Amino acid sequence: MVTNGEHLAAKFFDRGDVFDPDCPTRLILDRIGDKWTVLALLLLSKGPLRFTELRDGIGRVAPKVLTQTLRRLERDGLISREVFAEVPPRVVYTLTPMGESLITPIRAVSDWAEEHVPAISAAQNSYDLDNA
Amino acid sequence: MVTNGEHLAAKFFDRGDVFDPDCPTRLILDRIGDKWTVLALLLLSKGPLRFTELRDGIGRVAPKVLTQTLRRLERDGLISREVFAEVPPRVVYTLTPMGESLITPIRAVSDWAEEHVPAISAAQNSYDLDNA
DNA sequence: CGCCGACAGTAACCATTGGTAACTGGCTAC
DNA sequence: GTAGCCAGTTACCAATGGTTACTGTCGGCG
Repeated sequence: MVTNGEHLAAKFFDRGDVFDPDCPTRLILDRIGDKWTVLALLLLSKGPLRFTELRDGIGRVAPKVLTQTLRRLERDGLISREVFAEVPPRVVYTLTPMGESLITPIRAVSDWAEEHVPAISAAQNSYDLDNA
Repeated sequence: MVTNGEHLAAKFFDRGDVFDPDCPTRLILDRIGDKWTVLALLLLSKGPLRFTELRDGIGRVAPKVLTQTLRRLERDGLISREVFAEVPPRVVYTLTPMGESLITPIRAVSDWAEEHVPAISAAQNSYDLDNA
């Protein structure tokens, strides 16, 4: 009988351990799911960019938050950060090969999202009507 | 010359508007990126589940938070919620066709995450060493 | 008869995080 | 000499996520 999580996970997915609460995969999924991470990576997928280019390309992101996002991505080895000792300062962000390998999956998700905007809006409207 | 976000977006991506800050696509991406959403959807991809089955399958998720997640998914039309007037109560969650269409993209992402756990851990360690 | 437990959640509360507005520092162009 | 550029940082606040405890209904057990 399947009554607990371990059984469920074992039954349905033995190819990985996303469903183990102590698995680091969760942390990575969280990172990828981050609000700005996906946007930043997609922007960088076409070539290196500077801080302000990313900032403007994303739009309405506070510099502090963008810095956090980029630092995390750098720490995870998905982007590299190159500082030029010039004035005004220049910092260029580039996807690493690992970062590039993530582009295909996340583009699939973002494409899906774009495609389904109307359907989801419709679903939300009818849900809100029913629960008025 | 490409110096601002509008130009960047126009140059690189004319197939969508993820890069328009006012685009609803962002909201959807946020939803998909939610910590528990992906786990819940992947669990449901193998068949309908009850509340506690989801709860146990995910592990360490507070009921309140799971409820929020499931309500949002229901509102977005990705899952359906069926209540049986029994005692003890029974509530079954099922993927809608639209929900099913999201499985392939998010599985791609979660597969990527599982594959790259070691590489990312390594990157983090060396980053932390360099910035000790 | 009275109590316990199962299920699917709420309610009240607290901690962490995300986000905003304002400021830094070095240099250069006006 | 002062205003502005870039790439941030600091101090602060609101919102969100998370934890613990509780609810309601009924069947089964003692």
